[in-house]
Amino acid sequence: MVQLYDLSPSPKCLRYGSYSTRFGKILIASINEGICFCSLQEEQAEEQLRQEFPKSIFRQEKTDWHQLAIQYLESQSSEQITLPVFVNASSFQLRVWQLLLSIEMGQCATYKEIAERLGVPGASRAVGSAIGKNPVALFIPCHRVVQTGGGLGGFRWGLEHKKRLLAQEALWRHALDNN
DNA sequence: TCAGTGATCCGCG
DNA sequence: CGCGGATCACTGA
Repeated sequence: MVQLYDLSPSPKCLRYGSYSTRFGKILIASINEGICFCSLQEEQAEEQLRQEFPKSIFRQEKTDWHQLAIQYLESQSSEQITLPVFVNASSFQLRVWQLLLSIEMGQCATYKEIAERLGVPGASRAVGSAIGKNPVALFIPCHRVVQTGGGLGGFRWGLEHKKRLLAQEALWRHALDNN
């Protein structure tokens, strides 16, 4: 499972690396205590990293936290792995992201449902912007949230990736259910 | 403070 | 469909 921790003040030094996973090529960045960033867009990933942490310096270097994160992604039953993830969040964002962690693979929720579950039924739009700022793609599964009408909604890491991930996860879930 | 901006939703024509 | 109004957290000035 993913454990969320508060990331502040902003970290001095980040280590990052690119990896191939069953979800495609990704970039993961970590601090000493855990991971803090994950992008699906290899071309823009480094620039996104810089934008997310404007005051930090970066070293291209693989770490044990990266390895654990990869294990987490590749394992079928990721419940047995505890992965610390550090985020800078407002209290509202934290509540939203925490809720996303409970959506299982192959499942979907809508922006509206999330808002209702938080007890703020009118806040579906605010939920959308909160989800849009998720700094760790895949680990906080923001791709599993779609529009009420059946539309995809948006995706910070490229709409094509969202479409692909949802299709893949639906297949995997189907395979799992047959066992 | 406050106006503007969203990865929204709903109703209306 | 397309449009406007409702709605709410966040941001920048």
